[in-house]
Amino acid sequence: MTEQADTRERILDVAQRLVQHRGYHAVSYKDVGEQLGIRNASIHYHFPSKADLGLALVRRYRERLQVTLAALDVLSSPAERLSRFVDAYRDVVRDDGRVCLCTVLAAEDPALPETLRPEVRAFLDFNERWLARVLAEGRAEGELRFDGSPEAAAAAFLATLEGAMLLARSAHDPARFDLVVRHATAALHAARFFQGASP
Amino acid sequence: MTEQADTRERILDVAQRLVQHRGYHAVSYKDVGEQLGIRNASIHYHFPSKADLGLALVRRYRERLQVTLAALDVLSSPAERLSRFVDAYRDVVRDDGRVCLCTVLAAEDPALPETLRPEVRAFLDFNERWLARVLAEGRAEGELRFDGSPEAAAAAFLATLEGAMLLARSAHDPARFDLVVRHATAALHAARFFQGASP
DNA sequence: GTCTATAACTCGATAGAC
DNA sequence: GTCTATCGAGTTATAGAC
Repeated sequence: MTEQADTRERILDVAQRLVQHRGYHAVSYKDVGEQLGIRNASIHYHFPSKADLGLALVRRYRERLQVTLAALDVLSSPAERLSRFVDAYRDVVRDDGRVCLCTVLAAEDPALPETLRPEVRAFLDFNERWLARVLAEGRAEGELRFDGSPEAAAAAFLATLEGAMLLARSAHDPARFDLVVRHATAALHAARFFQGASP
Repeated sequence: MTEQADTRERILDVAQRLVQHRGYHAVSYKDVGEQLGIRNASIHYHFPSKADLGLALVRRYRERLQVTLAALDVLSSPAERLSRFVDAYRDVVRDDGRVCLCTVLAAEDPALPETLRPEVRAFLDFNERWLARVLAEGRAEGELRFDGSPEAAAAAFLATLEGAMLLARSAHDPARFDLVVRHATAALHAARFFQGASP
């Protein structure tokens, strides 16, 4: 039983890396099995259909982020929480040509199994809501500054993060992610108004 | 000859729509042929391999944008040019579940044919350079305002556009694209500093 | 230029031995 | 739980008739 659970998790680990790399349709059961030294039929034992595998992938991904962000909520400073949120995304980009799982899946959205699409959407929505809350608190406390609703600012910030991952990978330049993210983060800090006032 | 050229263009039209919808790997020669009433073998006459088709797709896409943006360069106002640039992207999102061709391809980047990847990168680079120039001029003329280098601001703005398309489509809410883009555009306008000063 | 036909391959998925 | 073996469908691509 422990063996089963372990194999199941290792399948998800490998599949997640591959999908983050290539996208959903360019990853096969055979690809996943080869990296684990097992046959594609064995993967069907754990995940009867590819849609099942994809579903488990996105759900685990979201659950893990929920745990990460819940841990950040104990921090008193909204700016600090925002910074740690960005760090979580940077960890994805850093090691090799990966991007956020749900960014890749969102790009294939209309071609995904019907069961998967609401899960991708739920992941993105969760990110937006968490960000909106942090931004709203940050503005209320005077630590962060932005115009418009927290919801719009949150959606824009998340969009920037997603796009930055794609740009950085296409350019084979991980530093471009930091360039963009530092720019977007700096714009949210109140100090910007004093710096920006002198041209 | 005119027939040939026409069919070739129509193949590209259909293929572009499909790839913007589903991604590169989820589109087949059969899919394209069915919408044109021809067989997949006929498409191989015009584009011997799928990599050839993909290459022609991205090159035509870039050339068209270059024409569009060259037409905008006659406008004296950088802010107006920026607004028209956003309009060009909005046109892509508007009608149905499409996103920018190169956003989709960038998401599959490591799984694309080797010949395609530099073309995707070139498209994104061209966008960044055009934006950087407009932003630099806009700041110099006092029409636009941002901190940091024009290159960083351009990369961030393009990243936001790309991400906004993915978010809007996943949410089945085209208005979300406008929400994000309006937020990002407003932040670049100098007037923001006066509006933003009153919380 | 487009067709039919098919080769050669890969895919997701199942059956049944162990 | 993992294996071998295989099915049926889909994929890119080619050959050759028209």
